[in-house]
Amino acid sequence: MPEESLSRGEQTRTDIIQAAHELFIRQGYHGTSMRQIAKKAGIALGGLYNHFDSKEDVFKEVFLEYHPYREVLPAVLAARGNTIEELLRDTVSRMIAALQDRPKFMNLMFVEVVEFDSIHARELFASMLPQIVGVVQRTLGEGREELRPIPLMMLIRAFFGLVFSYFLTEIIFAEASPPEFREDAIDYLIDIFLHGVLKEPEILEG
Amino acid sequence: MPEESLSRGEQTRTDIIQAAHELFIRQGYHGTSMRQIAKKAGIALGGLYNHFDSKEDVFKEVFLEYHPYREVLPAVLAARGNTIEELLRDTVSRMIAALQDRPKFMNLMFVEVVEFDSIHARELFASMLPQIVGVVQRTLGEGREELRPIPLMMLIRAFFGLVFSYFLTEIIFAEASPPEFREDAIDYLIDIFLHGVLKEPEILEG
DNA sequence: CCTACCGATCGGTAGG
DNA sequence: CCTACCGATCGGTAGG
Repeated sequence: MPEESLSRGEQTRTDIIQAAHELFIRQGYHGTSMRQIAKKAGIALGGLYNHFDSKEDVFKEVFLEYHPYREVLPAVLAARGNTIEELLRDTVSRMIAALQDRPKFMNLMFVEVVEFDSIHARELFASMLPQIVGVVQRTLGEGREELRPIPLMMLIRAFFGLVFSYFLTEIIFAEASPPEFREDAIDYLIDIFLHGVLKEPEILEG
Repeated sequence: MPEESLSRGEQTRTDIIQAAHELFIRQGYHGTSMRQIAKKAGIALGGLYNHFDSKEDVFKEVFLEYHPYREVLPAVLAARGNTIEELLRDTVSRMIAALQDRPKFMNLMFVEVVEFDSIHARELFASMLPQIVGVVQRTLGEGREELRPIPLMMLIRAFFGLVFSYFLTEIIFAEASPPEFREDAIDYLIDIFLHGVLKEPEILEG
């Protein structure tokens, strides 16, 4: 949404959430002070409390505003392919590309898991699950027969795991590995995943 | 090592690290105070500084003492199997079982990634990589031919990803999913992984 | 290893 | 939305 369409109050609120997000993913929740957030948002400390009740309230809003669903859903909906394999490959590529622009997106979840014991993450996921299942079912369509007999929930979980593990191992392997081991990393991980869920991944055998 | 073999100073140091670990994985680094650590370790605040130079120094020692390698290495070395498939299955089972006792082991890594920008994690991993590669090569042995042609680093990365993603999705899926979707979760994830890396996973096809 | 203390900073609020 | 302030707590240290 364009900034011009926001009232002054809405614009300030947006600025606060954006500032808080940048600080939370780099310093954690307790490592970020309300004064830092206020300064980055361009207002005085007291002004924060015209928009939010407490620091925790700020975090909740940041968490809802910046969780990766925003990038993930459009990527899944835009994906195309004549076979399940092509479709899954295109979906993962789009998701990775969309999330690549925001490389620290997992940090927000990490902060939530540690400092809030995952309560927001679990609640959010539970509320989104029906929609996720629906999208996955529609996306797979009849092509489901090309897949090995794996429960839908396990497919979803393995798919999440694929994306998670790519970004997580990217963080750790980044410096230690020679470049040639990293460039095609996502292609290899996708290959392994597809080979793992497809009945006959012909293209991969070549 | 038995507690009796520790001098009083060594015992206190161990108590401090253990206390700090429990607090860091639940509250993060900045969310934990030196006073909390001292209280939990049973000494006064000032006493901490006879053993550690600073709070960051405490964290570094905790990180080195409690990273998952301690559980992972014995699990890999103890694994047995007549085929690569049996071997991989046994390895993963042992690793998961060993780490299950310490369900928040990933939190320490999350804290490090967010609040220290992964510097310790990357350094640790880089220093362990040669040993990891050696263990993996010895473990796979000649059975390497049973695997699809995937670079060794990618096998390691996918294997890490399997374990990471299991624990990470367990956190989020836990509440939202009916029990029947979770009980065999690790078996399904291992199946997908094995099917993804093996040339002919005969047992799985049945 | 403890007591007592340092300056700095914390989340939050009153009042305008 | 800001200024000025609250009590509480922070990491760390001096001195014993």
